[in-house]
Amino acid sequence: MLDIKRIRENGEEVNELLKRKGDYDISKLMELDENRRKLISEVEEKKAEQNRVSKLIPVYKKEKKDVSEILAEMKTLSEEIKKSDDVLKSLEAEIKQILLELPNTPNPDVKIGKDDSDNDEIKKWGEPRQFDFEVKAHWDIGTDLGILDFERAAKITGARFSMFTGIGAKLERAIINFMLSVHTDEGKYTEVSTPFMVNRDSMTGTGQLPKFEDDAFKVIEDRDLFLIPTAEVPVTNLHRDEILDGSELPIYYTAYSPCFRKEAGSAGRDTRGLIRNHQFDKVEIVKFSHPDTSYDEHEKLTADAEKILQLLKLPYRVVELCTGDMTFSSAKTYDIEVWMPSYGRYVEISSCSNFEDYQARRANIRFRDKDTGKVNFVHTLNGSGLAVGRTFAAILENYQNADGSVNIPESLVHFMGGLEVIK
RNA sequence: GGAGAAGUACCCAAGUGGCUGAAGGGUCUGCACUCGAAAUGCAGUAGGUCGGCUAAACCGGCGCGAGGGUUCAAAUCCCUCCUUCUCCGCCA
Repeated sequence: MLDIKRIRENGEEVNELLKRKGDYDISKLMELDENRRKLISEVEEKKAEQNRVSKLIPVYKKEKKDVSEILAEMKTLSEEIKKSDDVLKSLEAEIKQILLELPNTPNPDVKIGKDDSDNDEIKKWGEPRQFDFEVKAHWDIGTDLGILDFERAAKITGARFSMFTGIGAKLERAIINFMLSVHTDEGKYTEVSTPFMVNRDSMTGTGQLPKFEDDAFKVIEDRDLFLIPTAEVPVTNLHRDEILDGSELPIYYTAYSPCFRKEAGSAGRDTRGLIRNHQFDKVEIVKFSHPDTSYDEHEKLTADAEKILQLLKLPYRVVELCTGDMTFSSAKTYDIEVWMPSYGRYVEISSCSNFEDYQARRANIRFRDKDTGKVNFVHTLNGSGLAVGRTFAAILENYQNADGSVNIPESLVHFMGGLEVIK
C-alpha cells in the first residue's frame, strides 16, 4: 500500500512512477482524501464539544441543576456526529479500496519498459553444456527413468499436476533438504514451517488480494481461507501487526512449502512437465529489513538464491526486470533464470524482490528505531531459493547422459544417501 | 461436534454507565542512600494512530480482542465474530 501522505504531497511524482507500471490514476484518490480531511475536522470539533459537555453533565446533576435542555442539545449533536461518522467511514473504505488496488511504485532507477523483452541481463554464470547427443526434455527423461508420473497425476487430480515416484520422490526431498540446509547454515536464515492455508488478511498483506483473487485457490465450505501461492504469504505475515525491535533487524527466514496457483491466463503455455503446475514445491527466503539497508539486503538475498545454482553447477543468468514486467507489489526485482537444454533458453527459477514498505504498510509491520525511538515501517524482501520443481527439471536436463541416465550433482549426493546416478 | 470460562497497557491484575488516559503490583529506567551491590525511598514507565499545510512543541479525535448496537455519555449494558483455556466426544 502506498502512503496516502506521500500521494498527497508528491502526487505528480507518484503518478508518473505508477504510469511506468501500467495504467493507473490517482486523481480520484486525491479528491477523496481532500474530502476526508475536511470532514474529519468537522466531526472532531463536534466530538470535542460532546466530550466537554459530557464531563459537565454529572457535575450539574450533583448540583441538582436541570439538565434536560442540555441533554436534548446533546442528542441532536450526537445524531449529527453519527451521520458524519457514517459518511466518513464510507469515504475511508473507498480510499482504502483504491489504495489496495494501486501497485507499488517502482524504484526510480529501474529501467522503464513494457514487458519482458525490455528486461536487462545483468549477469551470466556457467556455460551451457554442449551435448553430443540429442537432448531429451525433463518430462521424457523422468518418465523413462520411472521417477516422474504425469499420467497418474492427471488421473488422480487433473492437468497441471505432477507426481514424483521412487528415486524421483527422494530427489525432490533431497533438493528441499539441500536448499534448506544451505540457507540455514550457520544460522543465517531461520527455518520456519508455516500453515499452507492463510486467511484473507494475510493474502491482502502481501498483495495477492484483493486484485488477484482469481489466481488463488480458495478453500470453500464455510471458511474464508486460501491455499498459499507461495510461502512468502505466511512468512511475511508472520510479523503482521507487530512492532519489531529495531536492533533485531534484519530478520531472515527460510521456509519450504508447496505452492498452489490457478495459473489463470496461462492456458497453453508450458503444458508439459514440471515448469508450470497448479501445485509445486518451493523453498522461499524472506527478509525484514531496516529501510536504509534494504537494497543491500536485496543484493545479498539474490546472491543467496544464486548460491544454490552455483553449488548445483547449473548455468544461469540474472535479469533485472523492467517496470512493466515487475509484479504488483515489487519496487525492484531480479529474476534468476536457469539454463534449460530442451527449451534452448534460460527459464525463470527464482524471483527476488524488494517490496520496500509496500507490504509492510498493508500488513502493518513496523519496527522501533533503536537510535530515534520512532516507529517506522520495515522493508520486506523475498525470493525463491529456489523453485523445487524447476530445479528438479533443470537437474534432469543438464545432467542427462546419452543412455538416458542422470548424474546427481555432487552437492546433492550426500542428500541422496550417496547415490551418484539415476538409471 | 457438544458444554462452559476468559480476553484491560511490556507482564500480572482492579474496575457493571459519567472528573478512568484507566487503581494496585511486577518489570525496566533515572535519582537518593552506599566504597560498590543488595535492600529501601522518590520519580518516570501507554503506546500507537488520525487530523490541525510541513516539523518540534502544542491542541484535538480514536483506543480496554475485532466489528456493530443502546445511551446525552460505554472498559462497564446488548448483538455478531475472532482467539485462548477447561471438560466431553472424535481423531493423525
